[in-house]
Amino acid sequence: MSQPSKPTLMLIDGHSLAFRAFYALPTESFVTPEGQHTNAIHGFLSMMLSLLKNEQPTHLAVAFDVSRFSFRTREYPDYKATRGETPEEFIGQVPLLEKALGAMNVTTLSKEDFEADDIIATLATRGAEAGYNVLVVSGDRDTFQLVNDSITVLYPSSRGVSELKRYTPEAVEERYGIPPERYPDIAALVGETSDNLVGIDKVGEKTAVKWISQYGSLDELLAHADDIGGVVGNNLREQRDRAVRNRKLNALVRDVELPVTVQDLERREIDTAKVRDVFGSLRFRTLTERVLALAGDDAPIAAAAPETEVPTGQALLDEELGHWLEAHTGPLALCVDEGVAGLVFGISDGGDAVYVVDTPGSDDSAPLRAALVDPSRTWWWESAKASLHLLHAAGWALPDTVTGCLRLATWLDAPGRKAPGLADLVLTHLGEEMGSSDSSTLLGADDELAQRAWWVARVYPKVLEALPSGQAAVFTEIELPLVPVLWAMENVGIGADRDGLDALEARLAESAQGFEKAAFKAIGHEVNLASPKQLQTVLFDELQMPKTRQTKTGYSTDQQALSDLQESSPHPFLDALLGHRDQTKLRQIVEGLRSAVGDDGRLHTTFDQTGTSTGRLSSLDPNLQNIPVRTAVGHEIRATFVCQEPFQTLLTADYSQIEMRIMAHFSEDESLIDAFQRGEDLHNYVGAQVFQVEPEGVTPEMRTKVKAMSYGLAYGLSAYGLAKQLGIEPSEAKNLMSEYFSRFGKVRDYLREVVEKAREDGYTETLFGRRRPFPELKSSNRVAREAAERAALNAPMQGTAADIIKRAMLSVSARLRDQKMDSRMLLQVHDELIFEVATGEQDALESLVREEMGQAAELRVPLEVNVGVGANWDTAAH
DNA sequence: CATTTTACGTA
DNA sequence: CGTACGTAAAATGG
Repeated sequence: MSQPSKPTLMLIDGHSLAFRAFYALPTESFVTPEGQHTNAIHGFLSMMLSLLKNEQPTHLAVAFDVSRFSFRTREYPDYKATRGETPEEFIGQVPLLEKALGAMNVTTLSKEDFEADDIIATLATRGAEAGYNVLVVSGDRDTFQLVNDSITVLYPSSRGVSELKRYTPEAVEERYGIPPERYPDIAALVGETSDNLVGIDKVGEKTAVKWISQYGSLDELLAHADDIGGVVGNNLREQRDRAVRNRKLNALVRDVELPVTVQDLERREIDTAKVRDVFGSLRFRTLTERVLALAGDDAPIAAAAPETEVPTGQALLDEELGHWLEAHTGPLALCVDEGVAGLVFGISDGGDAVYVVDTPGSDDSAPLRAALVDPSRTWWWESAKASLHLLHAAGWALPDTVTGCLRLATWLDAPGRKAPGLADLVLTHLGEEMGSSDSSTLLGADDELAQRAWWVARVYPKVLEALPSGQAAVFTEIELPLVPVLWAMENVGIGADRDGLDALEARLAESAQGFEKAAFKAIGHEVNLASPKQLQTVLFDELQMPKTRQTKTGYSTDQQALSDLQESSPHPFLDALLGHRDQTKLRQIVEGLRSAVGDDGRLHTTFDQTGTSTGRLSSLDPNLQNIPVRTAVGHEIRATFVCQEPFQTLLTADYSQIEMRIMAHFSEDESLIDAFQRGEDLHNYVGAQVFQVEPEGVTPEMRTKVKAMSYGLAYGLSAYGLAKQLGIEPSEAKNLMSEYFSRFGKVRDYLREVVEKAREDGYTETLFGRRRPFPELKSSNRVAREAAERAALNAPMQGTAADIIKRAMLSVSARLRDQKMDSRMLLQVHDELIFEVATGEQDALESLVREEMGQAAELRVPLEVNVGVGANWDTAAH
């Protein structure tokens, strides 16, 4: 990086950024042997080091608040009064951070009676006057008022502390529609909840910006307050004091007396001995290396990894590309993205890295097209299924198999955690810093994709190595082969009856409106029936109904609560509200589906293969795994999922009681196994056992009870929960449970063992080796621990069921291909598969599906499959 | 503007 | 005080 012509002064708000870092990083991963938490320190320093590297400031200071009290709290005691207690784990990190900064010889500043932002405002102003480029790094939006041609604010985005948004005057203007110096006027009108500054009622950002743009400033606006009509105008006149107070408080002080000048802040030599000492006691290894590297001290603190140079990506086309590919026959990492003209590929073997820009209509990338479908090659995709969609859309031929996918491997390594970014993987698996590109620059420069592939090529083997053998088998035998199958399902979609959806929506909207009218009439005024807060006012203030279950923000207005209210204090409003809820929900579902229908008249969901912690798929955009079914309207909705020409019909196939069967298998309970082997009605059989009657003597009530119990078992149901669900006394529920377990004792033993083993191992495992970690089983927090126990009890059953249907999908799809059938698989709904049947293939498909689903796993009990056929999803169900 | 909460649909 | 999800709207705010 070249020496900037002007010196750069960087001013960091220590408290606000440490706090953001605290929430961005898990506390439990950063703790010294003495029990001192260090996540905020680590996050702050890591961010600061990146900033020093990227921005190359010549002058630097970090400002801290002395306490939560300042001249502002003296003037307005309620200032920031709503802030909660500082979290226990955060306490103590700030002094240590100051110590670490001291070791790095970074100036830290604080001043009694002022906030860090005032110090920053003062230094920024002086710096700008003295001709510095000033960079203010703060998580407080009030600093936006400082922005001008010399002062830029770097503000953390929601993505954590590693990405900062650059607020120049243009950026502020673009975001807020006003110049930076007017930002505090807006904030004064709107208010700032986190500072406990209440704004003008009914005035949000939109209104505030409109006013300030029109009148030029808050003062002018207040001078013309009489010109503003309506409720907001009244509010402004009545509450002008609030705005004046807010404006006074949010103005940053630019002339705080400080013991230093801007010149004094010139960066100083790092005290490497002190850094080793302080950072060592905080157990920061990679951070120490980074700081020492910054100081030019390359004496290794441990066996430091050899310096690896990130290759400069080369653009390749035609013969050059062909030669490169011929010279690189080993596994290649591949990143795909949409460029301005067409697809862009980054390719690397971990040594060198190249990129390819595919121009539609040109043959330049032909060697890559050929290599991608070459079965002898191994490709490590960053995200395989998404890439297949991009390739297909660009008219590329797709490979038959997927040979590697970083996204999937990462998920198996830690299902349940949200997908880490590539930079996080590089940090955890390679211990290296990827160096995030500045988010304000145009991202996606083509050579960056080559470098990205280089990182993928280096990190991918490490992620695979970390997978235990059972997980590796799940990866290669289930998840990877499933990628093209899911891709095809998404690509094909399912037929939608547009007219049917339109008609349904119109009907539901009308009916919802009817209920709304009735609800308004019942209370004599209008409310937003979708607002729990407004409903609370109506129900508990106006109608004086008895209070329901408490929620975090008040009292519950959910269906259960409303039904209870209906019992205790019947009111026409309640009936109308419940009806409105029901119809609105359904209307929304239908509306969502309607707008998702593609130009081809079909609905294309996306199956998220990495969306669950148990191994299930999830479905999104639209979610086709939660289409209603239990009600009459539900059936009508399902009837709009149709078979389309030239196909003959839809076919659905589902597993019956698959989780109970898996429980029978795992527990080896003879009675339960016997029940399934006899093939009789499960709940009837269990009912006869539990109530000690003949199977014919099982009444519907008995059946309901044992059914609820059986299903609940797999979820860790308690006697209390069972009682509540069945509306019986807890004592009766307890008796029912003990009677149940006396007949199916091994089930109870198994459920206990699962949790116990998970506590010892730290994870659960499915029949096919899929793992799910459960660190919370050792938590000292009882609520968290017991929740983990229930989840751990359920995970092997739900996960094995997921494995089984995934295996069935693989073998069904392989046979459809091998037998050259035209029928196709469309959807998976956890225990159900939906197919579109080609003319003349119905019988063949049915027996094929029955066979493959039935033998997808060898259990101690048979896997029973139900099949139905019909023109739409409703009639095809059984 | 982005995240969280509430409510509710499915297996 | 029953698991696993996704979506919509309102509420809320490191």
